[in-house]
Amino acid sequence: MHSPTELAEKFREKQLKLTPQRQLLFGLLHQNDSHPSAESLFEVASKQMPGISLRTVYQTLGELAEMGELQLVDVGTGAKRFDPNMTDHHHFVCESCGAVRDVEIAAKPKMRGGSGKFVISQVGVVFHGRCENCVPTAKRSPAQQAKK
Amino acid sequence: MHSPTELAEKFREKQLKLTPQRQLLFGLLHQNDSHPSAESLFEVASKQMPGISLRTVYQTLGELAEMGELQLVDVGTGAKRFDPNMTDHHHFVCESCGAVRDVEIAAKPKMRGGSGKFVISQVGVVFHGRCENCVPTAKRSPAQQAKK
DNA sequence: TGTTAATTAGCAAGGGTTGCGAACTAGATG
DNA sequence: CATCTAGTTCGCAACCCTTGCTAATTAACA
Ligand SMILES: [Mn+2]
Ligand SMILES: [Mn+2]
Ligand SMILES: [Zn+2]
Ligand SMILES: [Zn+2]
Repeated sequence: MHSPTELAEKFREKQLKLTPQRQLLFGLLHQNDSHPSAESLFEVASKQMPGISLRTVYQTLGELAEMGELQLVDVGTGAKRFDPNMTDHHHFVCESCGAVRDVEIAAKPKMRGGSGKFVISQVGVVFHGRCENCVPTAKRSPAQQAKK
Repeated sequence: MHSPTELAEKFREKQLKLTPQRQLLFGLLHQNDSHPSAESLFEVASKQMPGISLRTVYQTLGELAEMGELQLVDVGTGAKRFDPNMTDHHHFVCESCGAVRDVEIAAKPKMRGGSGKFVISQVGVVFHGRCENCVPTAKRSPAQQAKK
């Protein structure tokens, strides 16, 4: 995702208004690698701007996604996650606390057995497991980070 | 998934009743590689057993999944898909018609960069694209198979 | 400062799934 | 075959996540 300033630029060009809500969300998403859900973003946003609506969060996230500024990641834990990291990477999901981490890929997976029958436009790889805070040996209670 | 007969056996052992609904579903799922959703299975089942409830379909699918007889596949298209194929394989999703196909894996993906911090219990790979019925060159309308 | 198109926020509604409970039944027992 | 009962089914309400709709609000610009 581009920086808040660059996003502001882009929005203006498309005659989209630079509202306080959008500016706040731009800031919250910038370099955010926590893969927040709309709901969790909403909670954080609400602290800085009480009264902001969940609807607006969804709306803004949707716009940014459409503009190719962030990707929607569905890791199968209910709510979709939003990821400003548009580089080619995959995800690890802690099945205990729900945390989502980036997994860099060494080499692009190659299609095998498809023999040219399909047209692949996107490959999503999701690793499910337990993060370091949640491996059984670690007794501490799972950090319920970014769960909802 | 085991054969309907073997499943009947397993169910009896666990003092689970061998109801007509379950028998029907065992049969419909056996060697079914269409990755049906609960809803689509329900539709097919309803033809052979009018009156069967969607609730029962969900229930039975849940039981089979718990018994390790089938896996739930979430390909991010809304409803979860159910897959009696328990071998290690991945999935291709046609973004036009929603069809889900198996993709055999030549080699298991290796974790890299994780450096032993995580414990991986499952890896899901989903290829999104267009199936042979839906590639742009093919003018025929997308077969809306197994969509819902 | 006024105008207006874009945006917001709230609420209803939608799709998918699960909890609950009353009615029903497979299977065991005599 | 009649009885019994734990397990099952089914319908409905409720749940979560997300989107449609719309009246009220506001950023942007003349
Ligand atoms: Mn990511
Ligand atoms: Mn499969
Ligand atoms: Zn964790
Ligand atoms: Zn297709």
